[in-house]
Amino acid sequence: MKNNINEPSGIQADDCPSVDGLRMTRQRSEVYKVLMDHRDHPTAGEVFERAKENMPTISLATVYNCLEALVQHGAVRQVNFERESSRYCPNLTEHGHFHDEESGEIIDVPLKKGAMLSDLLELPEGAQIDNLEITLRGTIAE
Amino acid sequence: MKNNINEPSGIQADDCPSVDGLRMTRQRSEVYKVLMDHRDHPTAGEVFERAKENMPTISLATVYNCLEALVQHGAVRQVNFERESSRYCPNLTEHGHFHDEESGEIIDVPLKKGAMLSDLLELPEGAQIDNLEITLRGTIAE
DNA sequence: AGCACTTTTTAGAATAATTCTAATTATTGA
DNA sequence: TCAATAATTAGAATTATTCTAAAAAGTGCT
Ligand SMILES: [Mn+2]
Ligand SMILES: [Mn+2]
Ligand SMILES: [Zn+2]
Ligand SMILES: [Zn+2]
Repeated sequence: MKNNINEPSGIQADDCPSVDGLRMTRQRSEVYKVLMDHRDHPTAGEVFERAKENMPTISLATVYNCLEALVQHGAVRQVNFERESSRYCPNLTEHGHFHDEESGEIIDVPLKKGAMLSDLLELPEGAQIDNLEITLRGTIAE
Repeated sequence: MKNNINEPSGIQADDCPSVDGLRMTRQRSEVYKVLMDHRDHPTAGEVFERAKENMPTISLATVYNCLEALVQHGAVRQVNFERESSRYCPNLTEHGHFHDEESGEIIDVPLKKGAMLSDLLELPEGAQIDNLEITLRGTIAE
């Protein structure tokens, strides 16, 4: 029997990352797979559309629930551009996001290895940073 | 007569910054003054509440309209934290925002003079940055 | 000032992303 | 197998924001 405590019946291991303390249901796996497969930054609605291809019965509420669970367990990141719908990102390395206004594409912008945030910013005395979000908008010279 | 072409009757000069090409109405002045006076980062609803103290007839729609006009003309900045209501900031210097999770306060975080964004980020080849948003969440050691 | 024209304000309706509710289904662990 | 817990679901509710259309205000003539 290949199923273990983290793998409910019928789920393959590669659909089923063992996220610390998060029960990996079929729906959560499917949502996670959608993000891993495309590696772009879809909205909840887009995740829903893609998930329905493999799992026609999944609901939008469940997609929201799964995304929230994955975000809370650090398996996925939530990305916001201004007031637009939230987008979701499977890239867990420290990075910001560049929104190309011409193509509409969202490009991951890695933080340079070893760079200090305090070289760029006059941080408040004693500040302890729990979360950093860097968002860029612009164009790319052709 | 002290009124000039940019100062409709009854408005004092200091309520009435001459924002390039933006007609400075009583409502826009009031909204702008609310932001300049408190220098925190209120939501549209909070601006509405404060504006009503001086101008009881102003409407929420107008507050939204004024804020949009001021943002579009660069007199004020719009700041977003995750999915919360937009906040508005009268500080036009380049800065990010630190949200102190304990006090709830939002603190301006100046960009260090002369610091290069490309020292921190692996920017896409040929990227031209039109807009940069830096958002931090955390606590301040007591 | 009087008049046409444009812009702004306003109250209230509409929108849309997200969250909530409550019922059903699935999973766990004894 | 069975009770307890957790997840999923459809649809309703929420809420920040935008839209609509009518009234008011401002502008630039003459
Ligand atoms: Mn876009
Ligand atoms: Mn807070
Ligand atoms: Zn990303
Ligand atoms: Zn600010």
